[in-house]
Amino acid sequence: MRDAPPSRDVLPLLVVLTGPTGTGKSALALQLAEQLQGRLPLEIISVDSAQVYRGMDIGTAKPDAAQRSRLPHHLIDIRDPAGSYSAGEFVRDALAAADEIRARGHQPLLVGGTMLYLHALYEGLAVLPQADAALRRELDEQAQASGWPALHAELARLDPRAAARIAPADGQRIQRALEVWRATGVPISEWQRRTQGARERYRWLRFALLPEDSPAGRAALRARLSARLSGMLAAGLLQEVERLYARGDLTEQHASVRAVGYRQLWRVFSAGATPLEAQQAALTATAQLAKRQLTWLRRAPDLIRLEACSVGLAEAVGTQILAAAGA
RNA sequence: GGCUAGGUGGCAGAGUGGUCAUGCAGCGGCCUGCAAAGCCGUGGACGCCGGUUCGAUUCCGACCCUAGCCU
Repeated sequence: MRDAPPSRDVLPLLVVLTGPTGTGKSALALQLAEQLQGRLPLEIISVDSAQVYRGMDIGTAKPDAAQRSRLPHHLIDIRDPAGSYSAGEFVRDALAAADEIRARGHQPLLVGGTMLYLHALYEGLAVLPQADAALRRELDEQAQASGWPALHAELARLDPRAAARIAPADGQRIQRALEVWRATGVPISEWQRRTQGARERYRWLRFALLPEDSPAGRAALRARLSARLSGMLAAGLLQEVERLYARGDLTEQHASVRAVGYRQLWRVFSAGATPLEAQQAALTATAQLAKRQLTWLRRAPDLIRLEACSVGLAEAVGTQILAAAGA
């Protein structure tokens, strides 16, 4: 489906709009779509590991039905909360969606703050086997019995290169490395030698919405996050979490339940936390998420940095997109 | 006014006559299929004044403050 383009100038354009949570990415995307209407019809590809889950609407700040009917959104509501999604699947799905959108003569706009997904898409991911539930269960049991440091030691024997890069307590990565070894008999570090990214196959316009990098800027972001969380609660977030809890088949082991906000409010039902405690914990978790996203963004290459919440953003960004697309 | 208990870093909370509590938050970072995840690193304190001591957050005294009880 993705045919090799004849020359560099004709490489298809991919526009990215990212930034930490609560900086107004979605709102800006909607403004852009409106502004470019008629000239360059946009379609959104969500870059968001939580919005993929159905029934998790309020807490993920998912665009509502009205917004989605006006502006097509992709990769939202594609999983049940009991399921899982991954960076590899995202790369495949996002590229497929981009091709479809372009085939319609529309412009893909990737919007979201899941930095690993963006990184995987741009810089590439090694061709690795997918997660294997049975192997993971087996490894979890071993970790339970002997601890991750012991499995890290095992990894050090099988794949010293990988072990050197992974902390002895980093269960998630140790598990993945051993999983790949057991599934393929080839060290993950060997697989990771060569990666294939989409970086060279497209022209990119990568915008990042950033809060002012100062104590004041951080305080402002936190205040916005706090207000947004209060709004979510007022809009029924606790009830949304209760609905998930009431299903009875979800646990804190599920990626969906570990999402910021959901994990903390979950404890109101599972552990008798008070709503106020949960709210405070959720706010903290959200701020920590923003911080981690900022850490990615400090290093990310080829970013056009925009000041979050500044005026005239949509016009400025829209102009740049048009210029790039028109060329 | 008296008695008792207590005052430890932003918060919680141990402890000791002379290296380090710890947890949370904060701050910095890492990141190849759970990433809104997972992990690593890190500054900062002993209410105040005096005494004892080679040395006091720790022992002694006064004072201040807090909580409870009593009058």
